[in-house]
Amino acid sequence: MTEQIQNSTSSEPAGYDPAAIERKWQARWVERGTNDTDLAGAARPFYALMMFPYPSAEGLHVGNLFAFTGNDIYGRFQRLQGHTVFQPLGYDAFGIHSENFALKIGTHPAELIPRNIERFGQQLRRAGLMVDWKHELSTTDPRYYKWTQWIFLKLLERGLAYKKKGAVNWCPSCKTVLANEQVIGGECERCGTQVEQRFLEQWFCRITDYAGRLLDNLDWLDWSESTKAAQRNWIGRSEGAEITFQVIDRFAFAGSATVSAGQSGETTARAVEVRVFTTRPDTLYGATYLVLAPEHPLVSDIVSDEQRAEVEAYRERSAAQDLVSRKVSKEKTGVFTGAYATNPVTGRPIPIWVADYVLMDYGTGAIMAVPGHDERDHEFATKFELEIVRVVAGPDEDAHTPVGDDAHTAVTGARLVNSERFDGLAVDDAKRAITAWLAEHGAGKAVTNYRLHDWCISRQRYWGPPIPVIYCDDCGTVPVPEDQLPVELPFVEDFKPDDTGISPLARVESWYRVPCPACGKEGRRETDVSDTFLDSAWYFLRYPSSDRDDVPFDPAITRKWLPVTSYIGGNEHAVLHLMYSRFVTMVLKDMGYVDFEEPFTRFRAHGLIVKEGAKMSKSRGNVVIPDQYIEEWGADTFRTYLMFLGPFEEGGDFRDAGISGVRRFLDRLYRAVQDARREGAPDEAVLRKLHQTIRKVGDDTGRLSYNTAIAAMMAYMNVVKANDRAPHVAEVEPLVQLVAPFAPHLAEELWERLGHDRGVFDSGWPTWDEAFIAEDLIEMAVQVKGKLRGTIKVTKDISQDAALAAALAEPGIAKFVDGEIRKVIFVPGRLLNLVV
RNA sequence: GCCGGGGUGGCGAAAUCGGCAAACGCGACAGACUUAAAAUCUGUUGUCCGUAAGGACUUACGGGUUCGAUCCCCGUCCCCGGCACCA
Repeated sequence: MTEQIQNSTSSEPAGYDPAAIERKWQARWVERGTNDTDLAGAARPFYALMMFPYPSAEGLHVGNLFAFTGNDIYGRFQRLQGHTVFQPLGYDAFGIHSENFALKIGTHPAELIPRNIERFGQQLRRAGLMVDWKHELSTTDPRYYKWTQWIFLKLLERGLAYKKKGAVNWCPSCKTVLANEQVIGGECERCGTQVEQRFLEQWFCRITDYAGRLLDNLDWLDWSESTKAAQRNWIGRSEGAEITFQVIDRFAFAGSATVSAGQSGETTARAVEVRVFTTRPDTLYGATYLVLAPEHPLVSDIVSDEQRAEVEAYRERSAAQDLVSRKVSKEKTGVFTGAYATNPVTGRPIPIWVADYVLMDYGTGAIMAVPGHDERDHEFATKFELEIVRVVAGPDEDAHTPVGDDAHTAVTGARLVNSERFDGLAVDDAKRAITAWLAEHGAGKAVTNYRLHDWCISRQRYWGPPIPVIYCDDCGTVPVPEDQLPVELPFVEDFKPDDTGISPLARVESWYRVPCPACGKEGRRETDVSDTFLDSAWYFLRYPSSDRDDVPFDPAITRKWLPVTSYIGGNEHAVLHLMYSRFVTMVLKDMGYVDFEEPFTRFRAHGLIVKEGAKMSKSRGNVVIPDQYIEEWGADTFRTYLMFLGPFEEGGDFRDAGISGVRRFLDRLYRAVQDARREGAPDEAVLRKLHQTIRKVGDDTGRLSYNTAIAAMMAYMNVVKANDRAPHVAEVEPLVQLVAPFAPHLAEELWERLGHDRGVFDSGWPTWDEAFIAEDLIEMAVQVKGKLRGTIKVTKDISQDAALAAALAEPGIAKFVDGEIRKVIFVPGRLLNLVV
């Protein structure tokens, strides 16, 4: 039976066999070195970078392949345009994700990761990516992380890495601290467990020093708007003022600080100040109380004896609460400290409260409350019956009415009231005027605050680069000398993290006991490893220099190839990898190691692929594994389908049913080239369509509009096919070049069959001729009162009068023109609109 | 609540500058080829009314500007993503 079928098909002419063609060309690309880049000699370098994957045990996900294919098409297109394109790929193989999976299946990551990388490599090669594998890298390679550690040392040298004890995010499941960026809605980015707060000593990077630059540069970066918006939100700049309130002293805390002489009685003037941050200094006259965060160190200094017990109880309660329930909006709580401060402009005493709606880790950890004009303060003041004063009024509002049930937060058109000499000023002017007044009187200054926090980079885990520091009783914290890098991660059989907040490496005495590099006395290695995002914050610098062991990146090569020409990746890294990379690059620039401060001048976020309208997830069981589709349809069809199912930057809906249309297109292309004739002349009309198609495919591919580029090629194929005669070579040959970025194997095969020795990717992009594109006769739309009533076939450059005459000659159009034509709108070559 | 992106046929989608809405593909229907099926090829396919010719309506909803609006403006609703007691 099987034989019969084989016999009957073998008598037919051989059809398009993707498996054979793809095998052939993947082998030939390796033989010919087609994808190797001449980095030193390139005349027009083009660095087409895609975010590298972490090699998960599940293998390559269709989402990875969607992103990589989009990048690959762009790279191949740029190559056809005459650039020397460098498209490297590597593996982000350190980190909690890899380690957690290793723990789950009980395999050591040192064994698991190479296996996964092997499998990824096979899958990626099978997908036909134009990757220069000579520059493959893995962050777990000591040759790589030697330089990750070097970067840490540079940060340390520059004072941008520091150790501090503070409140940090602790994931009880991953048993490590996390950066703020890795906490999504109070949950661990990796495992979804609710994050706890712990007080631990950790390594941080001073990314906040770069907040302004990170934010300002976004204005000129050519990035997807969504990515820039996410970074702006995350950095969160607020312009405002810091205002100092003097605490009114009482005997309650006399003796705990400097007491100025000469004062009599029980009150002494003491310099206890509360600094607050506000974006609304204009409302200072309406500040009727102050609030300190429960953790604020000043609380215990100022609290009165009568209130001390109550305040301490409140502070303990709030400390016991986890981050999430505290941050979730709920009923306001707080206690009075018994202390008062002076409002610097009114001179009036105002009470100082402690409440957990004020956060210690933003601004100064203290606020001036303006219940008339801030919703939270209003809610709090209403509950605790604190004074509410109106100091801003809109054009139609009575300055003397009580503020009412809600705070008045509107600022447009609003002017100050009840603010003495500042009355009548518009809000913006008042901000400036009051800030200036405060500065003059030493009670405040203009301040810019950022939401961004320093980047916590230490991890109490095993699978990462050890932080290259040695502690010595005499010398303190000593950096590992550069010539002793890398500090290799030792093989540890039991790498399980535990609850202690101490890294697994701290259990390996033979590893951490080392002499101090400074004095030679016994020292102890840092046993935390660094965040995986430090690995990925510089990998783009390493790729072009991955063959060098003496430097992290070669200066000449780096000057030639960086910044990255085009970067494509997912928006899930908008505030993680993309921001850390920018930070590290800025530091390297400031230290003179590179001559640019933005690593990716052009970044495009690709969309997400869903499966039949639903998000893909393991729990739903609807994850598309590329292998089976590539097996069934071929890599070229699969690539092209992925790009056809929706706009690349928006993603799309993966449906099995849609693939056949793309395959049909490639089948037709294959047959058309098989059947193409050399004799005779090409068809004029087909050539005209061809030139239009060349232009459109080039334009669309250049702006990542792959779905419409493919549609244009399909439409052209339909025109070729509609011709009764076999197509002429001149009609299909350029189409092979157009389709090459999308279906590279098929294009190579057809290109070879058309008699070319050199590969299609070195053939250049076909050119189009304006003269061919211009159609002599066009269909001009004719509207009557803006409604389409017909079309007229006219010459492209027809005059208004001639077009009008032609239109009125059509009975179908003329019947709508019953009265006098009042006006004629004429768009040459496009449209005629008659207004009656 | 603030910021960003969206909402168009049965489905995925297109319309790059305010100028013929629905390109391209899937699906569906009909036909050719076939003993039959698959594959392939051809045609039809936004909705409603109409036998037809033809007509009316249609880009989430309500207004506006314009000769003309999927596109610009105002208001409302919904979906996706980011931020969020951030002062």
